[in-house]
Amino acid sequence: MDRWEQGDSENTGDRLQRAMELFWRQGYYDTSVSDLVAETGANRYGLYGEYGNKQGLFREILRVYGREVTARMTAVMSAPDASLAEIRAFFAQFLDILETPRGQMGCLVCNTATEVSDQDADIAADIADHLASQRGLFRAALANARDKGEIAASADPEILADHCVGSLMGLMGYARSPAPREAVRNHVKGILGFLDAIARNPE
Amino acid sequence: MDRWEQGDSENTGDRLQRAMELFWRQGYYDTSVSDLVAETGANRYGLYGEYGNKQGLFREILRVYGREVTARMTAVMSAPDASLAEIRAFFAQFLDILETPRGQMGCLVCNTATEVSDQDADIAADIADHLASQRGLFRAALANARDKGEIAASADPEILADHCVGSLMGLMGYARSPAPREAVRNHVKGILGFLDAIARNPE
DNA sequence: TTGCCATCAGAACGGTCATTCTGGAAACCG
DNA sequence: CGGTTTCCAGAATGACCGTTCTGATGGCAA
Repeated sequence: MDRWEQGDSENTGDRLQRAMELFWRQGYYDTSVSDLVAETGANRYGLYGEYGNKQGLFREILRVYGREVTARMTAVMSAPDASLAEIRAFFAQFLDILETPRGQMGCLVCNTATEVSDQDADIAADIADHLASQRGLFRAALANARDKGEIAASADPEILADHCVGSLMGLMGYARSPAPREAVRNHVKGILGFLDAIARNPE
Repeated sequence: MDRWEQGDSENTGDRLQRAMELFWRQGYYDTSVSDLVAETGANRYGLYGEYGNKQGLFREILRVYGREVTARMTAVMSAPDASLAEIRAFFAQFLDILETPRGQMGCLVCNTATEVSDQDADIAADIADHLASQRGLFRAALANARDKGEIAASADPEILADHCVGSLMGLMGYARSPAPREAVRNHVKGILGFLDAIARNPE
């Protein structure tokens, strides 16, 4: 019973976790099946039996990423009454993450969006789903913020939500780039400043 | 005299242009030397004589990109007295580009930053240079804007410049992603809204 | 014409890719 | 214990990778 879903290590899905880290760090094309086998200790043949092929494994890992990483990061924004403060807290937490090794890795979804979404329609659809769901969280929180009068009644949650998604992608791309950490921190500050600015003028 | 720099087509560097497009569209790893030879009609052996290897060609193409693409896009911001209006115009022009096929390709520098900068120190250094020079343009224009009183005297051009670079990376990543074009346009609007917001409160 | 050098297209090279096969060990069941 | 099924490690496969070599071609000087 040494399969992918139920590894012999402490927690369930340990192999998927390690495969996820590999894809996250190295990208889809530059992570070979041999890399995955070597890193996770899994069986090469069994991998194909469970996921069909490399693409199938990767798509499963995108699901794991959404469940384990994205969901954890966005937890603060997921409350039904989340509003501007929660969006602010969401972005502010990257100031801490930037100090850790993960602060250099960016985001698997964002990395994949630029690397493969143009060459693989299936993966592109997965990425589009992730982005849409992220957008939905921002939109709901922004709508709440408007209803509470935290931002101007004339502010458009749709536009602002897309702007938040774009800002997040920029932050993740910048974080993965070789730019100085100070610059990335400043970008976070800029995003927080923008949120403060739309809160300062509720009309 | 059918070399890379002086192709037989109308304009000089036509081969480098087409090679650039290939790298731009497909990424560094997913563009093979055979692709490049087939697309440009160049000689395989001569390519190695001129650039050493695939990496050398790519680094030369990064230089071409900075000279031909980036320089053209940032021309409006390059005047010594450029300030907030020029930054605004720089971002606004993406609203037009998004309607063209190039609007789906993102930016070669941003794509490369997430794809390879972690795996290749030489290319990472090139990318860092590109980002720093982009940042310099923003910083100079923002300093002008502050000196002219267009933005608050307390505003920090260093922080804002980094925020502009991050916003640009987000815009390019979002543009390359499978997200709806409307969403990307909204992100541009958000950036423009931010620029208007810091102009509205010069204190 | 003859010799020379640059340049060419395409084959060849060793290596790695994703994927599949195979022979045997391990586990289960009566 | 024997028989059956499951699963595994590693080899095999054919394709493609970046890179190098080879032998032919074409212009040019004398």
